[in-house]
Amino acid sequence: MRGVASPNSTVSTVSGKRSLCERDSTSAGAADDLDLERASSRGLSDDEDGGDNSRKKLRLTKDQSAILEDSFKEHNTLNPKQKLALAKRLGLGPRQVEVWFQNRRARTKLKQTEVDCEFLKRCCEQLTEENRRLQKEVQELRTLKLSPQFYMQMTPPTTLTMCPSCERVAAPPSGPVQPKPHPSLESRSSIRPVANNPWVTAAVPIRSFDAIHPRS
DNA sequence: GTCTATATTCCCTTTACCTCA
DNA sequence: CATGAGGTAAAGGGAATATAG
Repeated sequence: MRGVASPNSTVSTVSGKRSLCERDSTSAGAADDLDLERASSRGLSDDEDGGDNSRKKLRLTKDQSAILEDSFKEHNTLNPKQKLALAKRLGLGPRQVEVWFQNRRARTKLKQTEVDCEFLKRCCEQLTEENRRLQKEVQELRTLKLSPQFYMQMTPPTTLTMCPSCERVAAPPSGPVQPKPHPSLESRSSIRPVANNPWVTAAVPIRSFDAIHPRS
C-alpha cells in the first residue's frame, strides 16, 4: 500500500513534489561547514554562485549517515512525523531525508538482486553438473544395452503411459505393482503410449552436453 | 455512491557531482 | 595534473493511493 502517510499529513513539503534546491532553512545548520568546505574546494565561479539553480551535491557527514542508517534499520520507510523529526535532528530538509530513504531502498534492492542472482547462478551450475552426470549415465546404459549379451536377456518390449501435459511416465501396464496414476490422467483419455523399445529411443538424437554448450 | 481534482508518496531512470585509484 | 570509474545525492516522470468537494 502506498501513501500510507497522507491522511494525517498536515505537513506539506512546500512545493508538493520535488525541488530540493529550495531547501528549508533548517538544512543550513549542520551542513554549513560542509558546504563551505565544498564551495571552497570546488572553487565556485562567481557568476553561478548567487541565484543558482545548479545542483549542489551534498555529502552527508559520518554522523548523519550513521543516524540515517540506524533509522533505516528500524523502518525502511518513514511517515511524515518521523521524517520531520529525523530531518530536524540531522539539520536537513525533509525532502533530503525522503530522498535518502528512497536511494537507500534502491541500494538494498540492488544488493538483494545481486544476492539472488548469485544464488540462481549456483543453482544453474549445480543443475548443469547434474545434467552432465545424467547424460553420461544414459550414454553408459545405452552402450551396455547394445551389447549382444544384454540383448539376449531382454524381456519383450513393454509400453509406458505418458502424461501428454507433464510428460511424466505413469506406470508400466504389466508391472507387478500398479501405482496410482497421475491425478490429471484420471479424467483424461488422451494417453499417449510410448514404446519402451531401446531401439526406438535411439532414433531420437541425443546431443551431448558439449554439443549443446560448446566450450570456447 | 460516483467522479474529478489535488496532494502525497513510491519506484525507476537519469543526471550531475564527488572521490579515488 | 588529468582522467575514467564507481558511488551517490538529487531531479524528473509515471503510477498508486487517499481525500475533499
